[in-house]
Amino acid sequence: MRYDSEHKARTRQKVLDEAAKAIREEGPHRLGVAGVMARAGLTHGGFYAHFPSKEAFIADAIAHMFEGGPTAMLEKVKGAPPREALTGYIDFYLSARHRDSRSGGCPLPYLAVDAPRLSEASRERYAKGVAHLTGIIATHLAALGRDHAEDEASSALAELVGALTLARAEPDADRSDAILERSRTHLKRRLGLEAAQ
Amino acid sequence: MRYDSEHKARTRQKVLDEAAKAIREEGPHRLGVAGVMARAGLTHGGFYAHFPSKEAFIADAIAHMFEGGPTAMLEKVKGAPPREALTGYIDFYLSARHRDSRSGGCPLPYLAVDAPRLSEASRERYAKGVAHLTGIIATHLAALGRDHAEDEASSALAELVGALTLARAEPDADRSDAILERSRTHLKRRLGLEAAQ
DNA sequence: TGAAAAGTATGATGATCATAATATTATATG
DNA sequence: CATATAATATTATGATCATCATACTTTTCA
Repeated sequence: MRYDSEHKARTRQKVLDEAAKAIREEGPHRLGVAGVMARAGLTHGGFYAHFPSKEAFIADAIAHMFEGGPTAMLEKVKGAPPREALTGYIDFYLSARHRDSRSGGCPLPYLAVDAPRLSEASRERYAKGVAHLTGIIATHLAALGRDHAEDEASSALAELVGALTLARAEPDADRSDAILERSRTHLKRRLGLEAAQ
Repeated sequence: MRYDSEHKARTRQKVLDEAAKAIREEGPHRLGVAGVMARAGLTHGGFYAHFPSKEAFIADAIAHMFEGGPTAMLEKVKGAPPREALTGYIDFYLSARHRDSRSGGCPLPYLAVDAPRLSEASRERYAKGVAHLTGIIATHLAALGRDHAEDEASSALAELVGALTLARAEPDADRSDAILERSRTHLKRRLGLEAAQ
């Protein structure tokens, strides 16, 4: 081999990193091959040496978005006291920082609306992400002794995704903060994470 | 005037109707001028006699999406018993029918993720739609004697939008149904619309 | 009935984009 | 140091799209 043997693999990772960011910023369809390659410091010519088609590329980039990210963060504290783990996760998920980090953060809200229009592989990857996160939340809820932990986790995830998405859509900063704050409060209350009001 | 005086206005409405449907199906950016005109039974040539630019057109089409729709439905029953009105609304919003009607239904979930990338006018229209729907839900909750009705309404809307969006993203029909069912149950319970389990 | 004007269609232009063929650069090995 | 070759760049092609100029229809009124 010329170049060192990992050169191409590293380039591929860099391209996928940039694609993941670009998808968060522009959505999976507005993404252009040349644009992503330029962001990775390359020209568009070499693209097809890495990916067979744009569609396959988008599927790879979406899979890439699910590696790492906030779900991993919640998973890491699997052994921690469930009340603290869940409270911390809700506070992070519905924070101004998460809302404003338009190039990082949980992939679920970014891809939610476009998911039905993605390739089969990407839809499956998305569904797996939903199921995985629901399961982790349910595990923590069950550890807290909640009944119907799986049901409650599904409902809670819906509110997390919905509130973050609505907060991102709201142009007025105060009202956007209010959307986050209200769901933070209500989620913690209804999951029994803090004393009732 | 040649043609009758409402001819152009009717054509405009028809084009906007089709655009609203197309936005629900394809998203506000994948929409093509020629495609929408063809759906309305026209060719692309006359487009600029109706709209100054594609961007202005999209803003008009989005405003059009907010006229009528499920919010109007909830508004209509403003005088009805609040428990029945809210229960009916939740059951409709999180129904398989609403999930599957990819060319009708509440505009909030369709536009949610793209909202930050829309024109200022469209973002404002979107925010107005969120505030309006939150207000109506809050009014019903207040009529039920709930404290913090506005906060609770915001939290509930987040779950409505999130659950519908996640249900649409889920390729497996059973799991999609489950997402809807779980949020229907939990929403009604936490809003005090039915006896606790 | 005929001409003027409103509404719509045809066709053109330039931009952007995915894809692909070919050329060039960089570097590990002999 | 020379060369083979992996990795990337240049350039080309055809498709799609927004925009616009111009031509054609349709309908109302003189």
